[in-house]
Amino acid sequence: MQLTREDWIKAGLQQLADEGIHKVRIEALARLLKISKGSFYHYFRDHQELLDSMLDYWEIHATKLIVQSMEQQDASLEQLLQISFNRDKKMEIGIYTWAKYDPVVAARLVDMEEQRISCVAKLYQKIGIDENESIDRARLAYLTYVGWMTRFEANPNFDIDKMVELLINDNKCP
Amino acid sequence: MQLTREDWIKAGLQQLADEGIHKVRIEALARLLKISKGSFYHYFRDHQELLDSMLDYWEIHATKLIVQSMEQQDASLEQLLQISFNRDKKMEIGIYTWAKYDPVVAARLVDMEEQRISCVAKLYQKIGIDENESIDRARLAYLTYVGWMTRFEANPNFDIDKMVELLINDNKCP
DNA sequence: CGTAAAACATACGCTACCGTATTTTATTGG
DNA sequence: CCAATAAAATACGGTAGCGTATGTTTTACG
Repeated sequence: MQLTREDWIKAGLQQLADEGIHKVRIEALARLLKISKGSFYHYFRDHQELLDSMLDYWEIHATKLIVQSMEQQDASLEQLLQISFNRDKKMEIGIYTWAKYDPVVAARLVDMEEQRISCVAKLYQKIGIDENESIDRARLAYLTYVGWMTRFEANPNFDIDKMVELLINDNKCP
Repeated sequence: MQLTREDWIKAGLQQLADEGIHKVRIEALARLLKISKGSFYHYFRDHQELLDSMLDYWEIHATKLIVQSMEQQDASLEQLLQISFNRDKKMEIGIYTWAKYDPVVAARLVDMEEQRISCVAKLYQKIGIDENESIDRARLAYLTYVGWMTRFEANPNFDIDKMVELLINDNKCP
């Protein structure tokens, strides 16, 4: 059964999630796919083109999902935060770590994160926070999410439910 | 003027801060220090021993400073958060990114971060939060700090003063 | 001063990866 | 079935880094 271009991209993303961007190497992927690297150059001009394609692929499959789930009217802030805190962690932190080494990736992440932040801000507004404050609170929630992604594997003491609770309830004064 | 072991360690940490752990290479550092790599093996058994020494060095110089500044009685929560959000960012995020690739580094970071978190928790208690909640709030503040370290360079929209304000004032109900 | 040790330089073999060139094997449409 | 094209394999030269072995220069000090 023949390989496809997408197989290489998926293998690259898997390797990114498992081992980090520096181990996304043509010959290593070829070994994983049990194929020779000659095949790779049939689908991609060079290593960089694979990396570009990986980012394109992830951008479509990751961000669109979040935005779509937002557009369903019944989404609550708690639901969205719970979704964010629970999906695709390894892949996602792989991308964020990658961005630390590649300014192009970093710049594209900025666009995506601003989208996500404004989604969360809208939900804060739904529960009665005014617009300016909602954006600040959304940024706070987002940074907490990024920090959690960075550390939760190494340190199991971070309880995501507690964090979500604090992020949602802090504004409510009895 | 002869090199010292510490010169190599400092060069390694500088390279970590500037370019990431994957560019902390013996021959690259030798070029930066304008010396041959023969010298390196006079001070270190191998590459790993340099990495170990770098982490030791940073552990002493970074965490001790925070804990000491805490032990001065006049430290306020706001001061500590401001200090945390402002010092040695490049070096620090270099270490955190390194930890993503090295479980030993990750484990040692856990010890350090738990120390820092309990420092912050104590300060939350000082302003009247009860013990359990203070720890959760400290964890939230800490994760926000890590997220901010990860993203502030790529995205300038994260305003540290706003974040600190939210982290301190959210518990106060009028 | 002279010599031993420390510090540094040079040269080597090895591995892993890149990208190219070339050849071989599969697949598919006429 | 059989070209023609796609896909995959193989072989090559080049770079960068590791660690070792060995040679040279400084430095310290008796």
